[in-house]
Amino acid sequence: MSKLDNKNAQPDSSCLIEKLSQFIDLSGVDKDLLATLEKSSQQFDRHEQVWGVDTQLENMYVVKQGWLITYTILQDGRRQVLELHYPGDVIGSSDIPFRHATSNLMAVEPCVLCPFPKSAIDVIFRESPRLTALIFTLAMIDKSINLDRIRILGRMSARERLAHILLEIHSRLSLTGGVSENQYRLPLSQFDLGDAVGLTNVSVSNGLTHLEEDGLISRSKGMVELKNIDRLTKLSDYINRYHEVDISWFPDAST
Amino acid sequence: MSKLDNKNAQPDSSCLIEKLSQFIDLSGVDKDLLATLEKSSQQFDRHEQVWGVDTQLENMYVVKQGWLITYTILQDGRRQVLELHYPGDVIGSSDIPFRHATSNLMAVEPCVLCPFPKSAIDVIFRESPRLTALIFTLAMIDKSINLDRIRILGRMSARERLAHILLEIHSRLSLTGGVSENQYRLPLSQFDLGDAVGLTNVSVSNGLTHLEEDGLISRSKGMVELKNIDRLTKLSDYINRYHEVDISWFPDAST
DNA sequence: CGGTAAGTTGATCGAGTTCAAACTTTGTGG
DNA sequence: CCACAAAGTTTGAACTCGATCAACTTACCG
Repeated sequence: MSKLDNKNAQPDSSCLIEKLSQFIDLSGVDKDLLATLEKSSQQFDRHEQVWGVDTQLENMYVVKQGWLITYTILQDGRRQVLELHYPGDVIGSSDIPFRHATSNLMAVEPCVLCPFPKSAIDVIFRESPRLTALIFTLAMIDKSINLDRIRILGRMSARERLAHILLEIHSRLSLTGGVSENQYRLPLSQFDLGDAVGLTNVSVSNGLTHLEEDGLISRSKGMVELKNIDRLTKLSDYINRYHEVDISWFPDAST
Repeated sequence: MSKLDNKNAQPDSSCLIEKLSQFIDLSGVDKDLLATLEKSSQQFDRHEQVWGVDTQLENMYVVKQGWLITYTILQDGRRQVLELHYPGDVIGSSDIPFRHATSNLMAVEPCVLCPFPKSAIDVIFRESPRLTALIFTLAMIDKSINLDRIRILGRMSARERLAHILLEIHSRLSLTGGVSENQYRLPLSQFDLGDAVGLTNVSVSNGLTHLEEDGLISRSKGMVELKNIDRLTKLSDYINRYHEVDISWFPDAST
């Protein structure tokens, strides 16, 4: 699908190791295992598709740089954005059980991704219980965010949905240092944002303006600042899933 | 939370083994492993809560009998149903990474559940790559259904949502023999159904009546019949995720 | 500087909600 | 086995939030 194999870069000191080490200590064995799995990184242009529905997936990706979205298109051409992906994410584990991709993956800005073969998951399951637990946990955190999305789509007003997704992005970016002073760069258009929370771009514009007038947020030059996290949190009934993660049960590192 | 420990039943020939064997061949070792994990079954009354948000989860459950739902309540008391659970389901894997449950689990009719300790997952990860792959796959299938739900909530009309969820239930029940002649028992009220697809009970009533008038479904005595699956599928752009599952990559059974 | 993509603002419209009442089904105890 | 209560479903009328359509403004990039 992607014709960018020529854009390969340096055989960089494993993306996967770097990212997964953020969460747990990796043993030498685990690091060696990961190192053998990773290919060299690839670049993708803004709006370039990484894979599409019905692509036979060969690779999963670690995001080294840039934001991406997974989305689906309805018969009438309307779009629903399903998930947002940020630097540090592992993309593709939810499609592992399926013959084909279940959604489209697109870069919303220039990105650098580190591919590793889908078949790696089998190796990890066999060789490292600890990495298995980590991969599983990351997938389940994503799943809990999916469920939160269902909750806001099913029952919340436009303003509440917007407040919620701004907080969700804030929480995720905080993990990898993408936030300072409650301010972060938001490379999504209002179309993107609307497609993520089931609104039109017009409602997004109105809603954000409204939130800004109420002093809950402020915007300038592609940056967003959450000026009153407490009120935003109450307004949208937001829960930071990352704060509740428990990895104490992980199998010990195999030295 | 549940005070039903007195309702324990026979130390039945493992629920877990029975259910997981539906999907793959289990080795003797794997069966022994599962057998040690399982506790005796428990009964739950209609509308009884199995766990609530902020319950410290000790157990996961295999559903032996009856339907359940996971749901959340908003500040204003409105409810969003997140997932439906049927006989044969494994419930609770998505809450493994969290200190507390992320949603409420309730029986919509009298149920029989087979609990096994949450800590079992750690044992499985360490002892059996093949069972690990299975648990992971089941969770990812659920996740893909979550994403489909996001898609219909974000962008679809009332009729389309109803058609979609009726097909989703049909697909799932077909796996475990709950469907004959495209007809199945639907123990959910119109409130439940509405809370699952982001509609009021009134819209559900109108929508179902409309689908029936158009000859797409028919209803009687708690049963639903899908009279025209092709048109329902086209109407709601439905994809049967179970048909796309690929388990060829699973690690070999450890004999 | 000109052209295109993105964001804002206002007017109108409609699908689904809300509220309310009637009707049907189910289950239970006399 | 019937009577009655409780739960669930249907139907109608009025309303509302966000969609749609369209004009306009701003930002960005070659």
